[in-house]
Amino acid sequence: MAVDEPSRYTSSEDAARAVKEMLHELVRLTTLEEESPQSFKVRAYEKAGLAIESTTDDIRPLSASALAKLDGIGKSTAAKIRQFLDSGTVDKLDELREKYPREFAELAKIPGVGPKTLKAMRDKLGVQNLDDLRRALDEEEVRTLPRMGAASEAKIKQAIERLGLGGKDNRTPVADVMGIAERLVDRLSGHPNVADVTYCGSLRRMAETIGDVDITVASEQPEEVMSEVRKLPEVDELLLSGSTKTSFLTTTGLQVDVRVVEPDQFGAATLYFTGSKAHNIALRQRSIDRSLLLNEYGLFEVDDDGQQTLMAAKTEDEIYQALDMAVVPPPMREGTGEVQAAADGTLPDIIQREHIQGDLHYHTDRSGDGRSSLEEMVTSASNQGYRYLAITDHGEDLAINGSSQAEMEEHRQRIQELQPQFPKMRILFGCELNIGPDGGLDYEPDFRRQFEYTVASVHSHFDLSKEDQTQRLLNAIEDPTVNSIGHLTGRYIGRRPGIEIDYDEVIAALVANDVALEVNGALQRLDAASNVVRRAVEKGVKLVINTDSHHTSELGRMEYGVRTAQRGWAPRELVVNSWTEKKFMKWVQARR
DNA sequence: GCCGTTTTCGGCCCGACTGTTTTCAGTCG
Repeated sequence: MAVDEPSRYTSSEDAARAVKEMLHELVRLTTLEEESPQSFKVRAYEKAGLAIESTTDDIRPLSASALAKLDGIGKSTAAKIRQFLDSGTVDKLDELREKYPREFAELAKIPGVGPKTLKAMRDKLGVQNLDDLRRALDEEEVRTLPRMGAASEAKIKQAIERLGLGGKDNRTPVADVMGIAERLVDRLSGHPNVADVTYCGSLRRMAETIGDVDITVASEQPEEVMSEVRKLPEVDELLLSGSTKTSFLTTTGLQVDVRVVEPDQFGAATLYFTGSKAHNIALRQRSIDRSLLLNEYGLFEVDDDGQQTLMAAKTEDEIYQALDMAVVPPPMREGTGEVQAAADGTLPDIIQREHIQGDLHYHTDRSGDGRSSLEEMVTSASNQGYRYLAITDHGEDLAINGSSQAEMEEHRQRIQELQPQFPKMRILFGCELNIGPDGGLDYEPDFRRQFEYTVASVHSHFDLSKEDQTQRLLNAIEDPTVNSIGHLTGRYIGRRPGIEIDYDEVIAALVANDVALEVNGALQRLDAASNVVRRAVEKGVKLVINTDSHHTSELGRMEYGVRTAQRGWAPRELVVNSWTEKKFMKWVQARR
């Protein structure tokens, strides 16, 4: 690409996302080519994808040799990435696409059908697409392949039926999964044979979308637990069930995998099933370097005769310690440098739920969409042990849900009257200001200044240009009555994309104006997203983790917000609502 | 395809379940 030619990607995120998609396609097609997902080439491309994900540099201007310096990317993949950035194509990928057309490669999404089976189907039965496969199944040809029989045919048929709901790649927004996962854990934890139970997998890592629910159970009677699991009301279709593992589909098509281990192995099992795959591989590699064996049953010393001696298994913490490294919180286990950092002792002092001293985005029925009274909301916050709380009902610009100046003044009166009943918790008269299309805010500046704390957020005009969206946020951030920016993009995960903004500009403005970036714990939002949090943290942006509660039942969202912040490597010192009341108030008032 | 405190070759994480086999290959996580 000539130096003066504009990049085909409008931002570094665009470029990184496109490269990741390109590498993912390379993974899928190379799996077919090599006939194995364990192929070293496949794993190399997977690793390269993680390397792109973990770098915060703009990869667009990097030369092939600079790209090859990234950990996990070598000369060959670097050249492919460079060619892709320059021309939008990769020779190798074009060759593979020729060999494995989309409609054939799609067949690999069918659960139970792997690359070897696919190759046999194509070579021996001439299967090129889904229609061919249906025909081969109807004519009972698939059973003529090696290691295939009538049962395999039935399984594949059933899997194809389900494809409409979801193949292997289908992922569900975390908001649609957390409830059922927590309910399953509740049901099982009440069982007398269950010593302990937790959900693991991407849900525990607080990913935005979830492939399936992994539940790990500690029990001395695995058979009885499996029997219990098969009887759960959530089970719609049983996929497989052995002595220690059962998989089923719920009525919504969500897959749930339940594994039972000995109580003494619970830590090793939860570590293993929480993943991520990349994190596990890095931990195992570290084990091997120390002549140890790590699996879902524990960390073992292996002597020359192959005799295994248990070193740690009961808790995740003791396994990390035995590996001579810091404990990595689940949301950080993504294989993006955390294992190295934990080993080097450079893992930051990550924010934890128990550090949180207050909630600073909190509605009452003063807001049109609020459903609990001021008294109920304040009482429930006090029960959390909070030391301070900001009541932030909507400003007047939000036509249906907002409050006029007169209504706000009355609201302030009620808050002041309530305060003496809560001597241990400071209640701040606040507001959720609406950021208009041009960055304008509710009320006159003089009245806005009377709020003790504000969160300013976007609620409408989601389709403006990236430049306009960035500018409206900059205008709001620069306003001296704004303390924080709420749900940065306004997205609903899996349903509505957020506004497009220039993150570098917004992050720079947050730093310059000492305005905090909210991590909103509502599961449909989780906004700012963890990758944005990580970029903001690198620049020293202050954070505030909130529940955006509209009802007393929503206070538990704080946990999800904290986990999202952890996923963004947020250190405690940057989270303003982990500070003492004195320090926090000093920061708030410095803005006024 | 990547990598290096056994460094330019020779390794590369580990195990459950299924269906087909008579001891294991394929798939999945």
